[in-house]
Amino acid sequence: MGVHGLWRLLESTGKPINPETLEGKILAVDISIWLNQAVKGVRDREGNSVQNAHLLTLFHRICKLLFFRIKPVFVFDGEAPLLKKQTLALRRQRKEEMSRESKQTNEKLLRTFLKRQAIKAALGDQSKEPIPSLSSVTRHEVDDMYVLPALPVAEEKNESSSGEEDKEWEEMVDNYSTYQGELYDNPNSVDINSEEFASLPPEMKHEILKDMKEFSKRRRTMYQKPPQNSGDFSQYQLTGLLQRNLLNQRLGKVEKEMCERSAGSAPQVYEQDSEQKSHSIESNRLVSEDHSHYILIKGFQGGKRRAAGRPEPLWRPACDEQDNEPGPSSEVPEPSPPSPCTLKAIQAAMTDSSDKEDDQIRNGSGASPRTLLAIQQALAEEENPFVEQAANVQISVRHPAPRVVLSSSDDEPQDDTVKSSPQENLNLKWNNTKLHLHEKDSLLESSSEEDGEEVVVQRNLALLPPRHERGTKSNDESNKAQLSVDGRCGEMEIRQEMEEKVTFAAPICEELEALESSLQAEQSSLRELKQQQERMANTVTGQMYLESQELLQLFGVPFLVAPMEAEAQCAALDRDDHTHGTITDDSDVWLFGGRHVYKNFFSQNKYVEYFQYSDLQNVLGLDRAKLINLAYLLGSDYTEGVAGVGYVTGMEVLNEFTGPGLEPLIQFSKWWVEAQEKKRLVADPRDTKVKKKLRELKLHPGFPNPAVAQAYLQPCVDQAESSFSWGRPQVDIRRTEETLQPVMKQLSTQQTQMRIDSFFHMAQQEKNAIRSQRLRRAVTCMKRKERNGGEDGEEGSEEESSSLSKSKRGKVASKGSNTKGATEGEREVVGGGFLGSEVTLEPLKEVSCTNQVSQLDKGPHSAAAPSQRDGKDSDSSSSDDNGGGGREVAMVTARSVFESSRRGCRGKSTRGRGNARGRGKKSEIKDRTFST
DNA sequence: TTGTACCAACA
DNA sequence: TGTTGGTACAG
Repeated sequence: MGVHGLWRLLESTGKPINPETLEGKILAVDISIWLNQAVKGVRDREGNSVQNAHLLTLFHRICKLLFFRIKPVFVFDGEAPLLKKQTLALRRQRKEEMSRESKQTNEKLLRTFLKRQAIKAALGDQSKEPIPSLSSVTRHEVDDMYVLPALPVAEEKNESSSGEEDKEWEEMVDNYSTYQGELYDNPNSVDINSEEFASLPPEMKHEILKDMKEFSKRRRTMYQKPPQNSGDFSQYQLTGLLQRNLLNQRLGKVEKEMCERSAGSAPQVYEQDSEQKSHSIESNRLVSEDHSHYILIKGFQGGKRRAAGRPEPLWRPACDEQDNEPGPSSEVPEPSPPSPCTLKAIQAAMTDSSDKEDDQIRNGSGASPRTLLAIQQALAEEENPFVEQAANVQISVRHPAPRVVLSSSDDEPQDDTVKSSPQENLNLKWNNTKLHLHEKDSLLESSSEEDGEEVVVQRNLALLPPRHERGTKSNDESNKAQLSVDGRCGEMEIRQEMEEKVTFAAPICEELEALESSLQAEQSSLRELKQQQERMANTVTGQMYLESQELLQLFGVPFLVAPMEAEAQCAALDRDDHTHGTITDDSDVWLFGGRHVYKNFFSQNKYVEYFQYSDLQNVLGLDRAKLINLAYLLGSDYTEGVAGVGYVTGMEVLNEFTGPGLEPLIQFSKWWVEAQEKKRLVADPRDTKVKKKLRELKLHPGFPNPAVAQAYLQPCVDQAESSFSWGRPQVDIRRTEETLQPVMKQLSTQQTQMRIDSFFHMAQQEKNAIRSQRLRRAVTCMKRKERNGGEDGEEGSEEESSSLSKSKRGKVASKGSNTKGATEGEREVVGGGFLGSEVTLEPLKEVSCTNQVSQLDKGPHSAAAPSQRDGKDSDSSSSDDNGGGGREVAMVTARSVFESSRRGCRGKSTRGRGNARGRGKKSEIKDRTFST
């Protein structure tokens, strides 16, 4: 994530570059963030996780890098530093607190509202109230008093609108009945894409989709005999699965819609001490809404597809969660797949998921059996709504029992049982389903029978054993489980039938209220658990790391695993001259001491931007200490930041309070504490405008925590001395030729043409201008103060030190030099980079001088970069020190190869700056001097 | 899911 | 003018 808003501050120092100019450069690439994004973020067009997304992403990016003949070094994250964990945990906690508070507020509001409505109803003016929204009223025969009114609308509209809604409602019920009829006659006759269907309330859509799914399942066994031929059978299976997958996706959308609606309209929790009136309203509402029982069940189902992308072995057997269809169900994969597996995975990843499915259907047995199985497995998993749900829930679904039974988990299942009565005007499908939920302490297995008669799912995701273990267990244990469940259900059926009559005859308020609260509690705890599990499940596993590393090996791309933060490692490599820079979008790299950063390299709608540390100093007067101090103010992975401070105010603080290292922040904190004390008396008239504003901020006690600076200045990095080497891709994968071909062609070109047009200054004047007045002022003042050699510069320039030992330092200085050793005031040349001091943070003595030094500094990448052919180096020429003439140069990119054509440029491209970066911009022609 | 960009509201 | 929170969107 980096420092909040730091890139915006730095944007004026960035130079858009043509990626072709990166040819031959050794660039570190932080891969970890992609892996996380690939797992958590990559979705297909329908919003589903994409399996092997990490390999897919990696593949494309490697190709892009190689196309431009960059020599990438991939850096994997190691363990997260404690400080980062703490900060992230704190942030998460805050977020949760915030949402809890807001939820509580909403509940209070709602309770108050309900009380008011109840009072109004009691006073007899209920008729004037608007009728509640459709989703909250499902029966007309209930007394007005039981109808939950909608949020207030203009009084005059009430009467007419309630009449209209009645009509609307009836229409929808009619629609639904029509659909029901059609569905029973011909499951395929219902057009779920029709406007008519879209106009139905989500609850109905949900039911219809569920029905259709049910039919789709049954069709195979009841109406259509499975083909005997194995190839045909695969097709047959896939067709069914795809269809259900589609329905599942639609269901998911409708569920989301319902969730959104219910979040706005339905009461969530009612505390035990609620007044009787609100109880009765809530209770009545439960009665009035005979959907309520299934809504609770839906709560469990909600987001069932979310976990589809959780880490799994690459390929797994289609055993336990299959729809008990015939197949090689006993196959158990090796825990760590050998290279061929990775190859297959890559191959699968190369194929667009939707194409993949289509192709395989078309080609029958065209795909490898394992691929087929993997797809089937993935689809089948989605297929079963209960597989991915929260832990400790046992669900038994039986057909065609005549009612829905729900029991909470607290005590004996029977005790909290409530029955729904079969709905008389709506003959709904779920009345043919019997559901039974209760908690189970040790659940290990899931099994399902899909002959239309019975589904039993038991699962404890929290204690989920590895899949292959589960696979073997299912075979011998799942029958037992069903039997025991059946026995229990049988007894309960009788008892519950008895209870049903009693339950409905007796006053229901209390029972419903108790049920509601216990279910509510259970639901929320389950939801929490589920979310936690999903979070856990969606982390990048070691398996994925290995797969990614294997892929890199296939491409002949070197990689290393950082002891901790990859960004810190990348920065260290840069400083040590092992690399020419870092490809990253994470601004933390600056705080770790990065020198050369290429941003947006993998972004499709942006130009690659090149930033260098010397420019941050020259243009903005920012050195590493100031950057770190900005992190304290703006917030980063290591520190929360100060609320109300953005990058402009942050710079103002740094201008207001000067000194080396943390001194400015210490001064700021001191001043602030005093200012708070004085504040009550009288504001200091001598305070600057800025200070007046700063008084109003809120600093955490202990600000600034020195551990933060420590973490940035002395990150745990690997200083091992090793040179990288790059091989030729040995990727022999079908269906990758299209992508790989241009890469291979590019790579096989022997000599690269020197490019005089390598560097671009596209509308730099416009871009480099600091537009904010306040920021301009702060920067100017700050730089002036520093040029005057003022109060804060006791150490010499780090550049000076680095220039002393330019030739050797790369290897020699870094050898054995450990970041730990640095102490305040000690000048340690860590890694031999030209940032000499890791701890002492000194101001710029002379801007132009240091700039020059830093250019010289990045000379030959001698031993550390053995394959650096020509010493071509952007650093000197890409600086702003040269006023060379310009000429029009076409911007050549590999856009067509690596960037999806279906994605248009976003709005930005039509705006000023985006336009300015378009093709055919001025480039600066530089005389290149080659240090070799 | 998360980060980023944009917009509107607010100070 | 800057910050913030909401929203939309893309990787």
